[in-house]
Amino acid sequence: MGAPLPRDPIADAQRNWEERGWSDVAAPMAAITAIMRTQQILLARIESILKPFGLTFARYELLALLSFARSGALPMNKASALLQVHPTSVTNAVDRLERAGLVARSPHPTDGRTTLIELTAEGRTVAKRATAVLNSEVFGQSGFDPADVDQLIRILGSFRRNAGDFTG
Amino acid sequence: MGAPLPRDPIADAQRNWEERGWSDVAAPMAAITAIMRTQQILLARIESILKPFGLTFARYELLALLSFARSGALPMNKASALLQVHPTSVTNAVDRLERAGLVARSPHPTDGRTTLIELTAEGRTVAKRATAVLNSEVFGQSGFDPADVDQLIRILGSFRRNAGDFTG
DNA sequence: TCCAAACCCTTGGATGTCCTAGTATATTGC
DNA sequence: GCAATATACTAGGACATCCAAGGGTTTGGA
Repeated sequence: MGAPLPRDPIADAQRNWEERGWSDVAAPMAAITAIMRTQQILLARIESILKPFGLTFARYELLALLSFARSGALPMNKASALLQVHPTSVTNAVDRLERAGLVARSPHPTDGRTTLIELTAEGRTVAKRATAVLNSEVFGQSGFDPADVDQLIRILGSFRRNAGDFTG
Repeated sequence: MGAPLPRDPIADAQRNWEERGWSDVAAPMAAITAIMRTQQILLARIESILKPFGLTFARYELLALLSFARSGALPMNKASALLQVHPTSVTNAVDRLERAGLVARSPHPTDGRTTLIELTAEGRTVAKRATAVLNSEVFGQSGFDPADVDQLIRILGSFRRNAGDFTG
C-alpha cells in the first residue's frame, strides 16, 4: 500500500495508552490491534495468489471444505457452521461459485429445507490447483518461525475455545 | 452466530492437510486460519461495544488516532499511512464521521492538495468515552493470558516488520 | 519558464460480512 | 391432525476494503 513507516504504529499506540494511564490494558490493546493488522496483510497475500483462479479467500475456503467432505457435498448450513460465517455469506459465495461452474446446488434428498452444495469436476480441479499454489506461496513462506507457529496455534486455539467456537 | 462445534474445525483442517501429504505447511496453514478467525471474533466484539456510540472500528481507530495527535489534526494521507489502510477507506470514514459531527475537514495551510482532519469537541468526547468502554470491556477482558499477550506482540510485530509495515 | 511527473483526494465499482425480514419446509405439542 | 415453533435459505440494506480512474495542486528537470 505504501512505503514502510519509520516506526511501528502499534508500538506507538501502546506507548500512548501507557502515557494516559491505561497501562493495565495497553498490551492487550496492542496484541489485538496487531492481530487485526496481521490478518489484513495475510488476507491481501492470499487474495493476490487466488486472483488468477477467479477466487477470493471466502470462495476458496468453501471449495477446500467441500473437497475434504467424504461425499464431496455439504448442506449450506453445515458449511456455514464449519466456516464460522453467517449463512448469507455462504449463499453469496455459492452464488458466485455456481455461476463460475465450480459448485452446483442440489436439493437435499429427505429435507426439503436444505440445499446441498456439491463440487463439480472443474471445481475439484481448481481447488486442487489453488491449494498447491497457496501451499507453496503463502503457507510455505508464512514468515513465521516454526516455534512461533506452534505458539500461535496454541494461543489462538485457546482463545477460540473460550470464545465459544468449539468445545472439543 | 451458532452453537459451539463439537470439534475444532481448524485442527480438523490441519489434520486433513497432513493426511494429504502437506505436513510441511499444515501448521502454518492452521496458524494463519486461526488468525483469520480470531480477528473475526475480536472485530465482532469491538463493533458490538462501539455500536451504541454510532461508531465502527474503522471510525473509532481514526478518532483515536486524531485524539493522540498533538494538534488534534492530521492530513488524510498521514492517517491513511498510520492506520495502514487505503486512502479511499479514510475518505469513507471521514465522510461518515464528518456527517456525525465528530470530525471536520479543513484545507492544509500551505499545500493545496492536502486536507486536514480535525477532531471536534464532540468527537473528542466520544473518542474518550468509547475508549473507556473498549478498555474495560474488550482490552481488559481479552481472554489472553498476559504471557501470551507478550508472545503475540513479539510474534506479530516481527511478522509485520518483515511484511514491510515498518522499519524501526 | 513551463510542461511532465508525482502527489492528494474523491468517485464509482466489485466483494465480503453482518443484520433483519420473509418464504418454505419440518418438527412438536395439544 | 393441526396449529405453533423451529430450521433453512434467500433478498435487501448498511459498512468496510480494495482497485481503477479522474481532477486539482506541486514539484522538478529541460
